[in-house]
Amino acid sequence: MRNTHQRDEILAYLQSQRAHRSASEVYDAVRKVIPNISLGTVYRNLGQLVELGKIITVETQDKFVYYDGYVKPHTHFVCRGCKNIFDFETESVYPKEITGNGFQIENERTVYYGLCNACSSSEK
Amino acid sequence: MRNTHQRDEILAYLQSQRAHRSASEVYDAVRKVIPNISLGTVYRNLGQLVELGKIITVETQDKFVYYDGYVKPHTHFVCRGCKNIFDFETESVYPKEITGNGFQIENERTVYYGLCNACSSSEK
DNA sequence: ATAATAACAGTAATCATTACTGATAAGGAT
DNA sequence: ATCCTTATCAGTAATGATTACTGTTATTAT
Repeated sequence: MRNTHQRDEILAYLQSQRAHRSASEVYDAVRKVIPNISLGTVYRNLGQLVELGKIITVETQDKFVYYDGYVKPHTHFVCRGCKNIFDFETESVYPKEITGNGFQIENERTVYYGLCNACSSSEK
Repeated sequence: MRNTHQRDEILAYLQSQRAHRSASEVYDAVRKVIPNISLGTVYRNLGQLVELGKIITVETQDKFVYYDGYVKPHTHFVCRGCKNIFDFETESVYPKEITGNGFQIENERTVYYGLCNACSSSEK
């Protein structure tokens, strides 16, 4: 795999912040640095970066896939008020109902849905 | 909300088995009972059934949304070998890192990825 | 420096999902 | 039981995120 400016910028952008961005948002951000980058290039490189384990995907109940430059295992909380995605470091133990059955867990995705701190108070 | 034959059949199909079906699979199955049902009707009713809490959605890393007639809280395991989705009854405790912060969890989705029992042994 | 080709920009295609429209049927009112 | 009202329907078109294609460009091994 060759090193390219495009992939570097995409990764740098996702790592520059604790952000969960859609492909389209990545595209808009990276275009400020590489104005003629193509959306297809963004998708291709996001896929490669996922393969490399440099970024992870976050699937939620809306129609976008989000990309996250923070790869340490963590869970997500999606607020139905402000729609923000929050990170939480929670300790995860693979359930023995699963692992005890010969199932090999390689990966876990947990998303909580609800109201965040701020939206929770303002809804009262 | 009116009772319709279409919605009844869609719900009955999803409840008739411990299945996780895409909208298209539901469409194919229900067409055997209501041959001229429309795919739009399937989508509309799946959405309504989710609203009613009669079914739940399962979001995975592939491009489909799956619908599940089994609504008791449970987690899913997606096998990268056979692609099947397995149900597991695992006890879930909302992390206090989240709830202790004023965040209100209303819902949880956990999906494990890996190799199921059978695929795990056959890959050796 | 040059050659081989991975990766690119630009564009077209795919396809799951959603929206639209005139027809139909559920169910309350008469 | 029949008549309205209108939610829901079947059928079809549109949407939009993602993927595929194509000729060009730039990385990197030689």
